[in-house]
Amino acid sequence: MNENKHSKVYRKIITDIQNQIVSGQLQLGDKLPAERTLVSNYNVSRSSVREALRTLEIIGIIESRHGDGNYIANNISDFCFEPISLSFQLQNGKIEDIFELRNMFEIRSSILAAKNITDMEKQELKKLLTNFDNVSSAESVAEYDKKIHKSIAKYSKNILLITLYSAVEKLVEFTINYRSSTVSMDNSLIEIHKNLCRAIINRDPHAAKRYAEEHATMFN
Amino acid sequence: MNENKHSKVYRKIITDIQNQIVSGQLQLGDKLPAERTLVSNYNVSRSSVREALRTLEIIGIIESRHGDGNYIANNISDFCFEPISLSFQLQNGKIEDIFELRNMFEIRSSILAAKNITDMEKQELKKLLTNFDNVSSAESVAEYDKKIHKSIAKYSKNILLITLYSAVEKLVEFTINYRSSTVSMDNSLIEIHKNLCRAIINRDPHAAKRYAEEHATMFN
DNA sequence: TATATTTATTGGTCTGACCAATAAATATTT
DNA sequence: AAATATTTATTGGTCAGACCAATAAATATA
Repeated sequence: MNENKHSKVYRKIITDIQNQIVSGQLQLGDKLPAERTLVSNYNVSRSSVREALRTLEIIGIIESRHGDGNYIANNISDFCFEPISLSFQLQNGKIEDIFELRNMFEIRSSILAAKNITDMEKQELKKLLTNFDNVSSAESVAEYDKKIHKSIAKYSKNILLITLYSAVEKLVEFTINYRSSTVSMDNSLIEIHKNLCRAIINRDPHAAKRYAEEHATMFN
Repeated sequence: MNENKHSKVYRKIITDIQNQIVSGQLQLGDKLPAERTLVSNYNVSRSSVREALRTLEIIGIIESRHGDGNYIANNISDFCFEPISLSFQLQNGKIEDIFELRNMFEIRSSILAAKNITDMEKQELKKLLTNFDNVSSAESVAEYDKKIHKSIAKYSKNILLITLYSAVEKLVEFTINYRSSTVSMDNSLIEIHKNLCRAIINRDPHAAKRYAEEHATMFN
């Protein structure tokens, strides 16, 4: 009974800070008490406090700013990237694996978005669509593509999907060079994006799935 | 230029150990040098060494055994569970989100397995199938179900999928109570499993997809 | 009022100490 | 000789206190 998760001091601190976030005592962007304050609060050594903070940092939950303080991260969607990236490298994953997962996430999030999108989000998506034609350069087109799919993922309302998709998307960025991508944003691709967005706006999961799958085939 | 990832000592150590694993100098299950040895190897303090080890531990890359040593983890597929679980809780994710993701992974891995399964793995899967009928109790049936889908994920050969599916599966375990699950392993469910496995063995991705989707609907 | 300087606070790192768990070596018992 | 109990060295876990380095707030200066 000694393999207790909480038998180690730094574990307790991690759990406690985590609970404070879950319970709302600590909001996103909030500044944590200074390390030396935590030391006296928890009645532990600074080593233990820092070991806890480090793990929270690498997971992406907090951000340490030298001379300033430790902050609860704002971009909560960046969670898990580092561990996933590490894991992927350590297991010698293939680049195709990443794209496969990305496609899977984009298709599923399109379906879910078509089911769960709110009226306000519809307006947002429409606005994104109208701005589409103003994009010209290859880079900004890629950025735009990313923006749309990120929004769609958000509309899915599935926290886990959003988190993992975000991590995978970041993996793509760190693994390949977007600029050297051979995929050009030609008319057919633009058309698919528009169709996909319209399907979501019309709350048509079936059509959304079809267009998302069509979209996916263009990246294979 | 000071936001350098490697400007902090513990970052360097993490990266170095990571590289040693990637390069094969450190194998799974290997014992790391003692902390005090690492201190003299890297010419840093024990605090820094330990901060690095802690992050590697929480990610799941190493395992610390008091009085014994630090070991490279064996069950590499358990990577990322902790961060993902934390992230999920912190964002107040819904349980349905987890099931949705699990279904998505199981469908996709079925398709990929049907494409990428090897002859040796076919034998393995066949063997799993023949053992199917010997399972009786609800618990062991649930375990069996898990085993099959884990194998299928493995056959997909997609490292990222395997890793993330494993994490999601573990999330399911920690979130719900299998025993209280209302899903009984009745004949129709067994039939679907058999069909699914046969489709994979026959290298029929289309059929595999159909059965996997059918299987997914039974858990909604 | 705007800018430069100082100061206090805070994170980053180091040293060295002691406790606690474990495995290996040793002594004891059977 | 083999099994068991005990001791010992090694190793991770925690603590205390010190100093460096970056930052922000307070203060002084232009």
